[in-house]
Amino acid sequence: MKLEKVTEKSGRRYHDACGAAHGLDLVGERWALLVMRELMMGPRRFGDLKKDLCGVSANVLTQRLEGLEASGIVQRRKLPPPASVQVYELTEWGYEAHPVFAVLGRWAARSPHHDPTLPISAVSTMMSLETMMSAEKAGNAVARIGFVFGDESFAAHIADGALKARRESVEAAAVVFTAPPAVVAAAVYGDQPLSVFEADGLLRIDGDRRTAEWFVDLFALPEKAEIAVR
Amino acid sequence: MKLEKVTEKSGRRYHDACGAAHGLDLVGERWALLVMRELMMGPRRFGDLKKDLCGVSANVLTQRLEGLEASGIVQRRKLPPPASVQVYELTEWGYEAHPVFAVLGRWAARSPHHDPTLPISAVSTMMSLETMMSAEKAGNAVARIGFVFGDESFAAHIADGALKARRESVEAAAVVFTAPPAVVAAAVYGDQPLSVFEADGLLRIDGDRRTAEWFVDLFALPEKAEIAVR
DNA sequence: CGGCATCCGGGAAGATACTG
DNA sequence: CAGTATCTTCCCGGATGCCG
Repeated sequence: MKLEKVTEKSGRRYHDACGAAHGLDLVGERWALLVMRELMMGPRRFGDLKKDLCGVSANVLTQRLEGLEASGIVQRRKLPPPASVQVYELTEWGYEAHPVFAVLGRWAARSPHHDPTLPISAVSTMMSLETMMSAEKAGNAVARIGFVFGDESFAAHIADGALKARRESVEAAAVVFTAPPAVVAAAVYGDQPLSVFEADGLLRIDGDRRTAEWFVDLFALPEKAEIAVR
Repeated sequence: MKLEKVTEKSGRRYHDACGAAHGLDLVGERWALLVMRELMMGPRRFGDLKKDLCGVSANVLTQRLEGLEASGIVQRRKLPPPASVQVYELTEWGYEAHPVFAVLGRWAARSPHHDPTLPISAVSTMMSLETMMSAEKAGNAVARIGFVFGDESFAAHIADGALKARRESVEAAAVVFTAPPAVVAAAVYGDQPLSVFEADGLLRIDGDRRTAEWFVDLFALPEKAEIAVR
């Protein structure tokens, strides 16, 4: 009496051959893209996703993970003992959605209503660095920058005018930023000097300070779109 | 008692500084992106949008246009007399969302569940040509191809390995395809020769036939993503 | 007819409590 | 920790009707 609609995929679809419309059929439901975003830096557990996606309820998260799995975007995996925990991760094709976040994020950053002071997850922060770094300013520099957000760490690899972020140890990084994600975002996109954040005890910098100063200058938020006046 | 929420933008937002999340706040509601898609080739009237967006209801279309206008993505314009009709068009920033469709569409076209035989609008067809043309095959060719879909016509300009489509007259085109959008899509992405569609009376080709044959060979659908087997 | 408001039914999203 | 069950709220879709 309770599982009468197991077979039908979902009633509410666009019947449209357009690729973008099909994309919306796949990931257009609420929270779906943000779930994928949190998986873009590697596998995560249910509880991690629920914690990082501020505001999602458990039942909706369950539904989205089921839907994304049915679409071939997400797969469930059981880590081998002794961990033996279940994790969710993107399929190879799921990872290929990476440019969607870059393009959508870059466009939306020009919105007059975008508020960069809202909370931001660790993965979002790293992805925004990938998206917003100025290739021009980076030139042909090669560098590895580390980030410690509480108990998880990331590294940003700069090479060929591009930044690639990974969830990995900060060893071998020229400089390491230890701070909440929002502080890293503020340091990178704001115009206050790093010393302000350090003085407030929000940020710690280990390693080469010159590299740190150079790094944060690689980023700037785009100009806001003009508001149409009529 | 009935207009208590005029001021508040919308209750259901992600409170997230991530650019992609804000993008979803802007255009994540149902039909919003597809409305933008239909506007990407220039201004359109309410009725045109309703007709091209198969399945949208008038009240939802009204809501989306209002929301997109409030966000600075769409603007309303009154054509000068004697036309004196109201049209909706994208703002400059709205047009900048074009890459979102390209990236999302290209990704979704690899979906195992994508069905190219569904109905497709004229604008979608032209945008898919922009998205899917092989720059490699096009080389440094320069060409102008015309399309007539009922009472509206488009031209595809090929240059520098890119295709740009516009709503314009088919004059000065080397070859003109006259057919429903779905037939153009089938001719371009399918593997049947053009003569099959002509024999069925679905397609008419005017102008240089060699160019027509060359043109349809510039396109191919991407390989489907592998379905994870467990 | 084009544009928009209103009413209603179904279903998706959100919040909370509960279970193994 | 990883979900499930339940209840409420509200969005979406369809129909109808008003008005210029």
